[in-house]
Amino acid sequence: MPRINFDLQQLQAFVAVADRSGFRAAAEDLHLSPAALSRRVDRLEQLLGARLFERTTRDVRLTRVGESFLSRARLALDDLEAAVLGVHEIAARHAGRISIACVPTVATARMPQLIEGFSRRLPQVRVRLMDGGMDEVAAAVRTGEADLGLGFSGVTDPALNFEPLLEERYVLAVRRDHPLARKRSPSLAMFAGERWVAVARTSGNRRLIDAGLGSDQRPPPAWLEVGHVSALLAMVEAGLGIGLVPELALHPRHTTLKGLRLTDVPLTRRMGALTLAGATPSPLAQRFLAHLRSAWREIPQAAKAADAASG
DNA sequence: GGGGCGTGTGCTCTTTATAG
DNA sequence: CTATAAAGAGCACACGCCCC
Repeated sequence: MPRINFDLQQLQAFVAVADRSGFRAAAEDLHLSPAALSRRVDRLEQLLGARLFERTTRDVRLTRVGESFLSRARLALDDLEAAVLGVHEIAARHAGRISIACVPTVATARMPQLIEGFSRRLPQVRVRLMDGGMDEVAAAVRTGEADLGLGFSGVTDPALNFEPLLEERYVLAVRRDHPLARKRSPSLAMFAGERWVAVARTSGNRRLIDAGLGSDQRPPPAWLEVGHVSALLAMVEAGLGIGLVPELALHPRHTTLKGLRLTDVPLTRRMGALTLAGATPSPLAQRFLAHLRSAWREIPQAAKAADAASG
């Protein structure tokens, strides 16, 4: 086995370049000259015997090797930082760091309040939020890059535990000025002739919709396909059509859009927490989970209240 | 083709580690 | 403590790429 003899600075240099996608910006962060940084990364690459970045003068991107090394490097740095913070009385002051991966819907609709509440109790804790598709969330938890994941059920990875916390309806996003927006019991049939917008087939949301609905319950083919729910909502807002979205994605008090619960499309998804199977979550992750459980217990009531107010 | 921006490298000075 | 070697950093500049 080759003797591994690289140092922390090289690791930090590598992570900084990856984060900033370039040497110049990373060098500024590290208070180094670009030349010095270039040499550090170079030395690291020599020690590893592999190129970590493909670089031209315009473009710096991770190689495959670099990509897999990045998550390990982060872990190592985080571990070390945690150890150092530990010396500085982690337990006493609840200092530390938590990384949470979550799907974009949750990131925008719920994370601000969740983090606010969590941080009020543990102000010393630094939080890193990674939002991405369901696959990315699962991967982040699996590799340990995230202490905890928030997403929906349906991931069949034996390495992951899924704790369901909340059942969420899919609703039809329409503009408030849509002629049918005030119907008492809206159904899919009423909207059959509309222009439909959908998220791409690769999206976890889309897979859930396609798998969860029978052929007679499925909305008509979409004329417009977008990558993410946020884009779908923007399209609906612009009057380009209507589409199914998870209820969380649509704030009950949204000024221009409204979510209609279709009586004949009883589609739901289960939101919950992803953790690594067979491993005890870090103390901070456990605190966040506890916070999550109590915060999300209130959401069904809130949704009902919103229904009563708008219905 | 020239200017701007960014990475790579040769050279040199400084700092750090090691042996005596 | 001193002499020496090795490593690290910065300057200046070469080179490549993009945009006008």
